Amino acid sequence: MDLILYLLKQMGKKKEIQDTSTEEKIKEAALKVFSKKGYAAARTRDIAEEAGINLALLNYYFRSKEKLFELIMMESVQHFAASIKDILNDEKTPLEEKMTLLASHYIDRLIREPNFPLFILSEIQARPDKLIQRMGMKDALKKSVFTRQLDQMLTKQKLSINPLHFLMNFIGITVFPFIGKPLLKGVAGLSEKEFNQLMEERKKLIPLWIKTILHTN
Amino acid sequence: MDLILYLLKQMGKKKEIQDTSTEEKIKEAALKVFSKKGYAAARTRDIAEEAGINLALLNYYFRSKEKLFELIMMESVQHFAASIKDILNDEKTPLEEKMTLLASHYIDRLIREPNFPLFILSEIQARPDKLIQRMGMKDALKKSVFTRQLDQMLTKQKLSINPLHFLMNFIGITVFPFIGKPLLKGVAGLSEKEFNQLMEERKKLIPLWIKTILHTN
DNA sequence: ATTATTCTTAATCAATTGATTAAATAATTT
DNA sequence: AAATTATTTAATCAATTGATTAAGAATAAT
Repeated sequence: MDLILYLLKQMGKKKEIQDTSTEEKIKEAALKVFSKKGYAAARTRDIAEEAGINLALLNYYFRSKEKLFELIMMESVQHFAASIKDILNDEKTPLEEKMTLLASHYIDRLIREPNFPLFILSEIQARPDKLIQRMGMKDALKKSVFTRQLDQMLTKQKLSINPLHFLMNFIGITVFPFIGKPLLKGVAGLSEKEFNQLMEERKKLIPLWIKTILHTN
Repeated sequence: MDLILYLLKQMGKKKEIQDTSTEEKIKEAALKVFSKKGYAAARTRDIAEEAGINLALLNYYFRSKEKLFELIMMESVQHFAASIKDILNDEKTPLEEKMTLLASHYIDRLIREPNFPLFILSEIQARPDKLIQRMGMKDALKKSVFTRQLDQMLTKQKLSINPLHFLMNFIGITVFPFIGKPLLKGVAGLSEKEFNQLMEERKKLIPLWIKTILHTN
């Protein structure tokens, strides 16, 4: 143990055990509170309490609520974007398999963080410009292998439909249940378990549905 | 004109010309600001300014921000629910035609009020209990003709899939593009006109897609 | 015309909340 | 060990914001 501590010390890392621990705690708490309440309703005091630290400490680490928010947001979005870019741009896997992968990947993530989409979309609505460029998704999508594959499939079938329709369908079908989760649970009287069960089913069903839709003219 | 004024006076209604005009102005402004910024970020001063009146007047009419919000919310939700219950519960129109009607009706409304869904869903997330019972949608949906028709169709096809899946698909496909509108416009570089054009196309496409999905096993 | 009622405003209050400060404690370096 | 640096806290500040008040203007009732 001494050895380890010594090595860490040599690397100038020992501090970071504490550092990242506190800093990370705050960031996690912030993500939690922000995505539950939205930027405006989230109080820095809530975040501090959730992280088990003092309010001043939050400002000590992140200067301001706004800065903390931007950091959280940037990291979340980039992490999210990065994880799907890999799938989107894989040359080898064919379109339909990509959809299976994407659906499965999305849903797994959404089961873990169900209020992420509503959070993101609300904040995009509140500050459109700031967030959209930052994720640099525009070209990433347009020039993606996925988009090319989709285009090819549509022209091969002589379907003169804007490919955006299918993107909207796919994302809508996948993400919407999570956005509407509280409503859905309320209206249909679902338990958390039943809801998740349904989402698990959708992992397999969504690619099926999208596939058939893709062949409908 | 004198006669009319006299009659209104007799009915004690003359005042209401002014009343509703101001009251309605405030309510419209409130809906606008609330659905754009969300409850927490919306300032009563914003609403007052949007309505072209003094801040105190807002409290004179509606007691508080919270009260005003609840009123707006209740009216919006009930108005919305009522408009689709009619379609849902029509015995005569068959399932597939209902979907065409619903898609068309939804989309028309959403083009006019594109941030309504995100607004509602965000607030449901913020205060789940309060809003859900209030809309009394639970039984309305479960006992609707629509649900019965959907059940029948699924059993006839020996599909042992939870009908909720199709409800999620339908609403997701229809509503999601509006929830993701700012993102979509940003990422795909769409103008307002192009976006609306796409949505118009979806009026016809959605029932087609849902129909095929409904027959996929 | 006078009175009463309803509507509207400017000014102000009080609570909330993001942020800072100064002081204390812990950790690191020399 | 002493000195320097980093971390943490309690107390406080200042701006925002929902709400009230008191006074005035407009409208309706008598």
